[in-house]
Amino acid sequence: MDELNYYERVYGIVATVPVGRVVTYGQVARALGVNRGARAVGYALRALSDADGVPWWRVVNARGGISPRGEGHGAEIQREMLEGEGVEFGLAGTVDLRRYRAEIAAR
DNA sequence: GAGATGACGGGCT
DNA sequence: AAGCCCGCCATCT
Repeated sequence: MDELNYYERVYGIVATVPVGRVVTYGQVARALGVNRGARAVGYALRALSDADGVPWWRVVNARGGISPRGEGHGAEIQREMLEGEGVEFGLAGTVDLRRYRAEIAAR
């Protein structure tokens, strides 16, 4: 049950991200109290289901870019979703974190 | 229970 | 500036 609890914790954080804003994996990890757990956050999102209602597409890496995944075109979909919310991507395929990064509270 | 994996991050070459 | 390597964390095999 603890494992499911961890996922739930990550989802809870991601759910607080407003529309048109993004957060980094490391940021979410910090909110959980795990300063170096960015990787684990990515793992949690990997197991996320489409029907969970969690805005996973608002989570990007420290550079403001979308991390490539093994299978599926989720990365492309993520970009489309963000652009649909008004988030603009630079030429490098990254967003300006100074402008779109949302501040999240610890859980 | 031990070793390998990965939607990351930071540091070094 | 770009790329490579090592370290962290929770989960999977």
